[in-house]
Amino acid sequence: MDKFEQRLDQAARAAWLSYVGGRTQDEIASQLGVSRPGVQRLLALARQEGLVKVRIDHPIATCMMLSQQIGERFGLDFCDVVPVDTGTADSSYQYLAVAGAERLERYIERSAPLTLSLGSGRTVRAMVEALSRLDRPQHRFVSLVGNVARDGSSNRYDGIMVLADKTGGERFLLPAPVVAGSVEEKEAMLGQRLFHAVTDVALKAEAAFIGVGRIDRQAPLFQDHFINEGELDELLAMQAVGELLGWPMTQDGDVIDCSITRRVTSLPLELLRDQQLVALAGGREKAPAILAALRGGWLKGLVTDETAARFILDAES
Amino acid sequence: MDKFEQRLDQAARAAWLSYVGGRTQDEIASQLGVSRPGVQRLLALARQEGLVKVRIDHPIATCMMLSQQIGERFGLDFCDVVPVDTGTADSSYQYLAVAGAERLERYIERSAPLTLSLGSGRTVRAMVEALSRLDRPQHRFVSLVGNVARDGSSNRYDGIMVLADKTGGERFLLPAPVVAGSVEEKEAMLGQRLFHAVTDVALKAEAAFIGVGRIDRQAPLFQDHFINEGELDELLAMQAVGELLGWPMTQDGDVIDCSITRRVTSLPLELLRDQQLVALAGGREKAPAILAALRGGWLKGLVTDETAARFILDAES
DNA sequence: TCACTTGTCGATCAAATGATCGGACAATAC
DNA sequence: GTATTGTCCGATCATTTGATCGACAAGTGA
Repeated sequence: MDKFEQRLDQAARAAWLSYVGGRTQDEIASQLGVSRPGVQRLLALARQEGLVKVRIDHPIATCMMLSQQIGERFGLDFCDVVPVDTGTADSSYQYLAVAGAERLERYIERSAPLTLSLGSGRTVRAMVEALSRLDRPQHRFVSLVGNVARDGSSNRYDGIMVLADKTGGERFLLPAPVVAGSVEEKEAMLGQRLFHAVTDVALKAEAAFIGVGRIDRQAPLFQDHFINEGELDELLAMQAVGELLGWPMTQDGDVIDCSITRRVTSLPLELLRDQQLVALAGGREKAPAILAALRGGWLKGLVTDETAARFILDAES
Repeated sequence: MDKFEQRLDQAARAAWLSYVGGRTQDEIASQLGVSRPGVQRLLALARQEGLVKVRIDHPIATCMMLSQQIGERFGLDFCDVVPVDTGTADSSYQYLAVAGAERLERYIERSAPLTLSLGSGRTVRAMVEALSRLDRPQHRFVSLVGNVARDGSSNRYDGIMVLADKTGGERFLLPAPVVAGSVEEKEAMLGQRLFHAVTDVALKAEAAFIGVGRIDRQAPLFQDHFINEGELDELLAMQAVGELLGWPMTQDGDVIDCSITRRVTSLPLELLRDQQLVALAGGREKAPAILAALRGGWLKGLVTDETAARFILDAES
C-alpha cells in the first residue's frame, strides 16, 4: 500500500507545519496544494497514527513532592507522578502512557543490546503506542504474561508486537494464557520447550514494564474470563487486593498461595527480583493494589498519578 | 518570584490537560477554577516558556532520501533534513531548532560526564531553547566562540547559559569577541590564563554544535560589526562563501588565510578534527556556505532543510 | 453498459480558540 | 484620603478548527 505511505508522508509534513511551524490550516492547505478540510484530515491521520508526540516539560511542584516522598519511603529508583484529571477518569491513563513512554525511551535509546520485558494491560499497551519510533534492531522484547485468550485466540496486537514493530527488535511471545485452565494444563505448558525458551529470555531482561491489576468485581482477570466468579470470591476471601502479572497479593504485598496461583503461568515474581520492575498504574481504584505492590517491595520504579500517590501516602502515614 | 513559579505550575497543568488529555479550554477552566481566557493565558505562557515540546515522529520520504545521499557523499555520521516551509522563510529555523534539539538530547541524556561545546548564532540559540529540561549536573558546556560584543558587553543569554541552566551543568564562556580588534589584541587574549583554561576544556569536548555563517552583505560577522565593509570586501575578493566559528572558507572548504583570519579568536578548526562537529543550518542563502563546510570535510553531522539539501546535491552531481 | 457500491473531496455550519478591550482592584504617590 | 498608575481579569468578537453532509468519480458486478 504505497498510496498510504505517501499519505502519511504528507500528513507528517502537515503536522510539521502545523505543530512546529504554527501555521494555520489555510496556509498549510495552499502550501501542500490541498483543500482546507484535506489538511484537517491529514492532521487527524497524523495524530491517529501517533506521528505527533507532545511532552510537557515542567516539574509540577505538587507532583514532584509526592513522587519524592513515595520514592524515598519505598526505596524506588524513580517515581513519576502525573497530574490528575478530575474530568473523565476514563482517558486519564493517557497521561500515564506518555510519562511511561518517556521512561521506556530512556532504556530503548541505548545502542547496547538490551532485553526488555512487558506485562499486559491497557496502560502498558497505551505506553508503547505513545512511544517514538526508534531504530534499534539489536534489542529484544519479551512478554511476561501469556497473550493467548482462553478461547485460544492470540492477541495480534500485543504490546510486544507494537514495540518490536516500532524498533525493529526481536519479539518473544509467551504462548500461554495468563491463567491455565487447570494445574495439569499449567504443568504441560511449563514442560514445553518453546515456553521455556521464552521465559529464559525474560529472565535475562534488564527491566520490566508491567501494569497493576485490582482484585474486585472489575478485576481484569475476572472481566477477561481468566477466572470465574467463584474464584474471584475465593481471592477476595483471602484478602487479595491486587495482582502483578496475575499473581494476587494481600495488602502487605505477600503473594497469596491458593488454587488460582497454582495455575498462573507467568514468571514467578521472585525470579524478577533482580530486574528493574517498573509499574504503570493510577487512579483511586487501583491505588490499594499499587500500595500492596510497593509494600511487598516488588517495584524499582513507578509511574502513577496524583490520586493514587495521595492515597498511598495517606495510608502509610 | 514564587508567584511566577506557581503560575508556571498551573500552566504546566493546563498544558497537560490540553495537549495530552485533549480537553477543551472550557473543561480545563472549570477544573482549574479559572475563567476560559485565564486558561488561554496559561497555555500561551506554557508555550512561550517552552514547556510544551512537540515532535513529529515520521521519516518523510523525500527528506530521508536527501539525508541519506548527503550523508553518504560526505561521509557524515548522520544528516537530518527537515521539511521546508515555503511560506515564511523567517521562522523556518524553528524546524532546524527542534530537529537539532533532538540530536543534542541524545548526547545530554547520557549519564556519564560529558563535555559539549557550542557555537554561536540564532539557530544554535533556538536549538537550546527547544531542548527539554534534563538534570545532568555532571556535564560541562563550553563556548567555542567569544560571547563578548565589540563594545565589551557580554551577552547574558548565550546558548551556553541556557544549556547550563536547563541541565544544571557547568558553564565555560570564552571571554573574547569573535574577531579581535587587532592582531595584538588577539595575541594578548591568547596569552590570558582564563582564555586558555576555557579553550582547554573546549578541546576535550566530545561534540560541538555550531552554526554556519554566510559571507555576503548579510553576513552575521558584518551585520554584528565584527568586521567592517572593507574587510567584508576583502573576504569576498578572496572567494569566501561561508564561515565556521568565524573562520572564512572558500567554496572548497579551505580556510582562507588573510588579515581577518589572523584576528579570529575562536579555536582553529584543525584542532576540532577529532570531535563530532555538528552543523545546524538551512535555507537557500546559507546553502553555499554549508556546501563549503561539507567539502572541507569539517563536519561529522548536519541538520539542514530540504532547500539547502537540494542545492547541495544539485551542485555536487 | 448500467446500476450500485465505495471512497474521496469540498461546501457548510457549529464549536472552540485567540485577541482585543474595558473595567475593577490594589499599590503607591501626593 | 484621594488620585493615579499599573496589572490582572473577564466579556465580547473575529478567526480558526472540527464535523457533518451531500456530490462526484472510480471501480465493480450484473
